[in-house]
Amino acid sequence: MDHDRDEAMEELVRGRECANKLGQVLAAVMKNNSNHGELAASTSLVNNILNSFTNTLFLLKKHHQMQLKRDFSFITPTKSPHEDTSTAAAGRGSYKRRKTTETWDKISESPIDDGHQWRKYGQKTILNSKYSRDYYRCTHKLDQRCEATKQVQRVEEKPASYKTTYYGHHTCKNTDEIIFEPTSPLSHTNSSSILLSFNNAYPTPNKQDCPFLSSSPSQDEFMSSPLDTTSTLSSSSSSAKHESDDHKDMMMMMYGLLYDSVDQLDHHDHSFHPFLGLL
DNA sequence: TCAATTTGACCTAG
DNA sequence: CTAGGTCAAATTGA
Repeated sequence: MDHDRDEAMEELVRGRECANKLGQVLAAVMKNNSNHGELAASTSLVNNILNSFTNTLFLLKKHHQMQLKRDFSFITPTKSPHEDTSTAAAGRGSYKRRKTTETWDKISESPIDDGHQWRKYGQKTILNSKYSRDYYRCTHKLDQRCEATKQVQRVEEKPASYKTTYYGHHTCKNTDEIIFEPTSPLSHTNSSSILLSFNNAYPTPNKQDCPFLSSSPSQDEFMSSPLDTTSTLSSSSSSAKHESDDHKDMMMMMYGLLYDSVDQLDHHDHSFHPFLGLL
């Protein structure tokens, strides 16, 4: 058990290293417009990434099936079409969240742009906490009955860190933020076509979130790469915005790929390398 | 004009 | 009663 777990951790580290390298390569591709050598390198790296993460999840699942079911149930939801006992009769629904709701946390240097559209609906000062807590729900709660919510709270001042807690899953079907449109006014049409081909090869399932990527409590130990330090997302200055957005878009693509690899793993439990040779 | 945010009121679990 | 999660009227801003 411990041996497999160590293996899994090594795979995770390798995958992350590849992802970082891929980020650098793709960033170069985006700037140089076209370079076949770099393209080939990025393709190979994507293969490595997929294999590493797939193997990791296989190992984890093999020996920690029950635990995984709990921790990663948002990936393979045990969709018990539970009759909703709490809100059925409530004209003004329960103000307290049901304990059965799935949650997962993420600590980050900046408020997370996770590709979903959120709408702030509340803010509270928290006892013994220096900072207030913001409450967000999915923008499509009304038009698509998407029940996903999240809470964001700043937890540290010095190395600014924010804790984001997600509740529930997105049931909305809004992929505009993740998938590039062919007609989008991107100056680097070459790079956008690469991303499009990835998305076509692995169509994103209706749940677009990939929270397990961010749920590792020891994540920061493996994240000291330039990829991280440059992707300061929303709060970056206008001059650095373009490069920052490029990184963000790439991370969105990685989220989608990773999500699909897990999805495949779940449905084809015995295919150890479900993506080998596909790219 | 209308959607998003702000913010005090409202509501419930503990 | 308190803390914190949610509502919704008022405000903001594109």
